[in-house]
Amino acid sequence: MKAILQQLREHVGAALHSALGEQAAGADPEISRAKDAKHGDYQCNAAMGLAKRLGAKPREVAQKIVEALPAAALEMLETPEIAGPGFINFKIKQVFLEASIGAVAAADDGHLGIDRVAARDAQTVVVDYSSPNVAKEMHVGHLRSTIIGDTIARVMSFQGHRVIRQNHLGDWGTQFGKIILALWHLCMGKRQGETVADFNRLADELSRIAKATIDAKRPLLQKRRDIHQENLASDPTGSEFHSYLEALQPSFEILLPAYRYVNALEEAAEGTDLTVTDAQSGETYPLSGVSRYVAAMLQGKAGRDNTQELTAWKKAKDATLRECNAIYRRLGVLLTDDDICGESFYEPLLPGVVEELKSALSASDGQSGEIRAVCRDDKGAVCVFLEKPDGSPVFKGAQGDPLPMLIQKSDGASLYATTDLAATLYRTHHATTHPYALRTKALAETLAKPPFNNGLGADRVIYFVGFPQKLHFEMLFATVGALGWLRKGARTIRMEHVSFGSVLGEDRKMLRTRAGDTVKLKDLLEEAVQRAEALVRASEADAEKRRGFTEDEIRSIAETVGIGSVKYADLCQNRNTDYVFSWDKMLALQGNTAPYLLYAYARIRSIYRKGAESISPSVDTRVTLNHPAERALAMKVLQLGEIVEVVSDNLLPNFLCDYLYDLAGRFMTFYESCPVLQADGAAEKASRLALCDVTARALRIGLGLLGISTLDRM
RNA sequence: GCACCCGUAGCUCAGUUGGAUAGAGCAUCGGAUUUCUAAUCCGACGGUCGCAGGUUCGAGUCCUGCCGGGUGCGCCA
Repeated sequence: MKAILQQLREHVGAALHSALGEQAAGADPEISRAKDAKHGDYQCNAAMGLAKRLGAKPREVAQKIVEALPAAALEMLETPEIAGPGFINFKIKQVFLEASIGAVAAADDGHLGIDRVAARDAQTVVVDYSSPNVAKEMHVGHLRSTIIGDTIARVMSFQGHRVIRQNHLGDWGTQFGKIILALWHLCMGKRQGETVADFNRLADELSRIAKATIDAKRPLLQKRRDIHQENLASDPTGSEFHSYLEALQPSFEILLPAYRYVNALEEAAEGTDLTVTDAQSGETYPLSGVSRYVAAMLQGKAGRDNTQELTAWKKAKDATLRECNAIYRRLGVLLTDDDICGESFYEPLLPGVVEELKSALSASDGQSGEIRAVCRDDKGAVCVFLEKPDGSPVFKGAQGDPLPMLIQKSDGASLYATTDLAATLYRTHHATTHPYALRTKALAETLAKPPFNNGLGADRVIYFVGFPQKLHFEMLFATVGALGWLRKGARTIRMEHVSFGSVLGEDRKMLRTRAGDTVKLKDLLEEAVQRAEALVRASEADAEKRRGFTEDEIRSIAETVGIGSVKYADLCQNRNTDYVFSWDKMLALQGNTAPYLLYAYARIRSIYRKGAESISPSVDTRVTLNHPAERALAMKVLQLGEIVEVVSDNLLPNFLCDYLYDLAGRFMTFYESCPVLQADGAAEKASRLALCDVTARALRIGLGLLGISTLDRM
């Protein structure tokens, strides 16, 4: 069924054309929902602007538009009113609303009668979100990306687009040296009798002395260095490490303390002259830079066999995925291992990407578009400089100097910009719909083979990454734009960085634990569920409120309310602003919260339970809307599709939340003033039950798009 | 220094193709329960939309300058 808004757009569009001729051709009919109910349901604001263009009086133009409305429009509308400077106010006819909501009630399609996009309009949308890092626990910083991204993925799937989720796992980079080293220390520590707790303690101790004078911290560092050297010598071929890894079932419990230890050790060793010597290669490197050396080995840059490093890397990655998946499951997000496409995935493409940029962005080359990109070496690093048509830099550094995007370090290592370029290539390229004229043959060949298989062919790529990375994405998009990668026939591939503010504590600073650490997502979710459980138990302890839930029910309600509250609190706020985290606000039963919406849903379900015996299975879906509360509710239910469309365009889930809050509010008003089970006669009862049913479906679908499940009782 | 984001009621926030009298929740005050979940509903109070200009028939929204807060600015991601 076509949305009312869309029908009005078409009718008024036709009227514009027939009333004002070619002069109004292509003019936007400017239809919107009326903000104030006394102006009707929808309004057209096009007359004022057109009058200006045509040199006519706005109210007269409005009158012409109204007179030219096609017959079909008059079937759905009361006589339109012209108001103020030239607004046209539309009120939907009651019979039309009744027929529409009746059709929705009858259409048990799980989609509330909302059309999917036509096959030719269906897009391939790559949604890049969550992106945790290996060997790091997910914290509140990952929350927004994960749930906003998940919501948008759900919204676009609902519309009928082909959504490809991508979890750009941070699994390749300098920090991997540290992770591998951490595992190695764990292995070697066993022999010294060093436990996980010891590493934790050492990490604390080392961070404490990190800023002390070199002399003051030397004894401990020297001791750790000697142990390190001794361990290296005792397992020169790494065979002991190898068997340790083979048997290892890695977990964060052991990995994180050791990782902290490596971090703290290298930081504390910074500025000292302590070194270790590799027993096998004979190479000597600073104690503060062992991990860099290990990272180079992992990436195969040390010219040595790196299977051992790869094994360690794989183990750390597996442990991380187990941890993340547990959180994803609890959070109810769609991400699975199938969506993992981390940095390491793009590794085979990286050399080719650098080559491609070097040759495609040579200074003499013609590029289309406003901004041109120039790729050249600078201080040994491969850089892309973005320039305006007049040759001035688009991005400037602190001294006003041109700021490049680095795609290769002077030591030959690639950076995250390189990975992002490769990812863009993979995501947008397609063998038939969007083949690139790549200059680098090897790159084209690699891209054509598994696992890349010529790419995903995206029409739209959306990155859910925090605001601080804005500059990076501007550079990335400018670069791929200049390369011509985004031109797809007559269209341009839409690349969007969906950024969001930080999660703040009640002190308006970045949310931290009392000890000053970042808040782990795992702990946050657990606390939310516990608080929700306390609320349920408190209400169960009250004789008047008691519903007699079993223990299982209490836990299940707490889980849904707790997790739903955390997600909703985040989603209902405009993502551009920082948001102040407040347990009391998100778990409140009044206001724009998950519990309020869930409560509205539970009330509807309760009516069904109470009235179950009298509800006939032969669906009588004739709906009458005689009471203002019934009309207001029905109108809102019919507008879900319009909101979904808005959200898929502006990528602001709070619009959907506002819709649901308004919908639930209208239901509450209806509930107070319109008895359902004690309605006046069988027809009215059936009509109100149908209205309850479509409301419940709208709530369930809407909350479902936010990744929040509903409860029949609470 | 430059760039980007934010500044709306006492507090937390909506307000996105520029549209009519700027909206919620909390807090404060006053009402509603013989009825389907009162964890609710109805009402009152509360605003120089940071400041100053400009564009426009019309500006919280667009432009310019300023003030205040945040973030970022070459080999980390």
